[in-house]
Amino acid sequence: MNNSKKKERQEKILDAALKLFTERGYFNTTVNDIQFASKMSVGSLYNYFENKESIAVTLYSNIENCLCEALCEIEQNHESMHDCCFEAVRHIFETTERSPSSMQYLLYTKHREFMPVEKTAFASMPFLKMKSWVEKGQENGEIRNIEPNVAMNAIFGSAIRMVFLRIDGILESSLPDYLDEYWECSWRGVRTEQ
Amino acid sequence: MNNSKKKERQEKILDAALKLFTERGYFNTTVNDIQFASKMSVGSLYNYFENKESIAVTLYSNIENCLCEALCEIEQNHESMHDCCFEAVRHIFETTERSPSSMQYLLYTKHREFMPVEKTAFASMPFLKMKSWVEKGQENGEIRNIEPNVAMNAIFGSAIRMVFLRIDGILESSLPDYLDEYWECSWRGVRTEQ
DNA sequence: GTCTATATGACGATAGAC
DNA sequence: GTCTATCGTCATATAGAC
Repeated sequence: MNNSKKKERQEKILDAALKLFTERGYFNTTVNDIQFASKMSVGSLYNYFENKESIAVTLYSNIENCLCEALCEIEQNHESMHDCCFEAVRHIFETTERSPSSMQYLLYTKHREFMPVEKTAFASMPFLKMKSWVEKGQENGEIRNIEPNVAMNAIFGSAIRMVFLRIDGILESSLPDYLDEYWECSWRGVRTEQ
Repeated sequence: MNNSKKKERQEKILDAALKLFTERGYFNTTVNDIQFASKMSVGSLYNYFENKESIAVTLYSNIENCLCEALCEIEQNHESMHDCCFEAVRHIFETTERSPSSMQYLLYTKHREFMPVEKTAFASMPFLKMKSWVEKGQENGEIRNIEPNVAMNAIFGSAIRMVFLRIDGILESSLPDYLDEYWECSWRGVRTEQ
């Protein structure tokens, strides 16, 4: 089988799994569910992935990489740490609307319960990049000199909570509609006095 | 068997279950684990609870009630909405140190995956009370006139993220140590201009 | 590579003696 | 009320034909 056909079938499995994992949770999704949703037999499925867990791992790593790339691009195109952080939140909000399952799976899932993750989400690459921005922002005087984790949390932690609110249907408008008000709140909290 | 003895054994089961559910997750905890940890036989366990799920439900409702009572007491003893919100965050931070499993189970768990919850955590009593404080604070001019969910999120959403950071071992000091800095950040974001 | 049929094992829950 | 032994079910994963 040619390589693109193979990739295509893998994608089909991953898409089905993502949908099911976010809708019902990992443990409430059986391999049979995934097989059925991706219109494939169990045997085939196990030809593409070693086991159920490895589907979950691949999925996570794909989504995390996407976010990483987006953050790197933001970093290259923006000078101030304020702008980097703002654009990152914008990206998260927009991605949540475009692909809710991805963001839900990345942010809202307790991966440790079914994946062998050596590090928590807080030690992942995207998290560390964001943290480096905050610390750089403190060094260059954009952000007040408080405990970095607290600043970090004020900027991105509550952004993630906004994603939860949206996923759970509490926020009726699309997330980008709240972006400016959200940012105003967060930034007031951490910026240096003017 | 007298009533207090019965209560005592029930508590023993609930304690064991809480510990296991938070350490490994609901689905990675078997009824046998609970039975073993509470030094009781399976048969006995099923005499106290209908099934595994009902243990989880009882647990949740107990913890939620504790928080509700604490919030009510805070409401009675504080005039301004600023003070109510601040004391609520303090309470959450302190409780996280005193009883991490409770807070983890209440805030960090995806109950919908294993419980028949009609409402999300965001429609629960504690959440609604906090929201009412924020709205009242907006009416009386303590809090800026922004979308209530955004204000709500700036005050309590990021407090909950702080709890996550602590539970995941990112914050090395005890949560109350961060309280003042945390609050300064959050309140700056939502307070009316002075 | 893909399929169907099945082995294997674990879990939740119950039966029935004491 | 408490226990041990066991049942029924279902999920993951594999075997083996095509």
